[in-house]
Amino acid sequence: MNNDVFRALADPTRRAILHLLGKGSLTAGDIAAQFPQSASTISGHFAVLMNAGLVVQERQGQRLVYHINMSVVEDAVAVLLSLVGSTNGAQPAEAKDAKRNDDE
Amino acid sequence: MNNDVFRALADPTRRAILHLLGKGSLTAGDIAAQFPQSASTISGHFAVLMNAGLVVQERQGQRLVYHINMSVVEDAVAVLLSLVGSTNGAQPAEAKDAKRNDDE
DNA sequence: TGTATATTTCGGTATATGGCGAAATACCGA
DNA sequence: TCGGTATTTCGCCATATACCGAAATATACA
Repeated sequence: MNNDVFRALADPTRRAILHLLGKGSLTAGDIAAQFPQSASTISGHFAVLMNAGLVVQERQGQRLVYHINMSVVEDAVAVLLSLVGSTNGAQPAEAKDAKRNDDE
Repeated sequence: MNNDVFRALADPTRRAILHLLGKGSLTAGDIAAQFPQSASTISGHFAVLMNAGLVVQERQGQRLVYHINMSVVEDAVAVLLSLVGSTNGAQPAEAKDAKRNDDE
C-alpha cells in the first residue's frame, strides 16, 4: 500500500537520499559517503525506499546505481492533496497564528 | 521541523483522521467513534497531529473540536515536490515496470 | 582461480511507537 | 458544590525502527 511510501518518507535520512537522487542518479557508495551512518545502515534505507517503490536500482558492474521513481513521489503528493481536497476553510480565528510546535 | 509533519503522516490512522477533517471539522469524540482504537489511543494521535501543526483544536464547551491546518499539509506537498524538483528523467529501461512491492 | 572492491544481509541493541485501561482534568447543568 | 459527559494524561507492554560491526554475496580483474 501507499502506507509504505509514507513510512519511507517519515525518516529524514531517507528524504535526504531522495533529495540527492532527485538531482541525479547515484551509486550506493556515493550516497552512503554523504551520510554519517555506516554503509549497512544506508543500505537498509535503500531497502525501505525500494520496498516503497520510491527508488529503483540498476547494477552497473560492481556497483548499484539508484534512481528516484518520480511517479511514486507524485502519487504521495496526490494523496496528501486529496486529504485537504474537499474545501473546508472553517478554521476558528485562533487557527491563523496557531501554535506550531512544528518548528522545533 | 517538518520532520514531525512527515512522521505524523506516516501512520494510516492519522492520515484517516486528516481525511475526515479535510471534509469538515469534528469533535474528538466524533472522530474517535469512527475508529476501532480506544479514545485514549486516538487522543494520542491528536497530540501527534497537533505537535506537527497539522491540526488545531478549539474548545466548544465540554468538547474539543479539531480542524485541519491545510497550509501545513501544503507545505509537506511542497517539500515532496522539491525532492523530485530538479529534473532527472534518467531512469533505466527497467524502471518503467519496476517491481513495486508498494501494492502489498 | 584468487584477491580486491562494492554492497547487502545478519545478529544484536537501544529507543520510538502504537496500543490499552485506569485515573486525572475540564466543563456543564442541577 | 456535586455528578455526569468529554477528553486527555499516565503507567505499562509489545512490536517496529535505526543503528552498528562482522560476515556473506556479487562483480571485476590479474
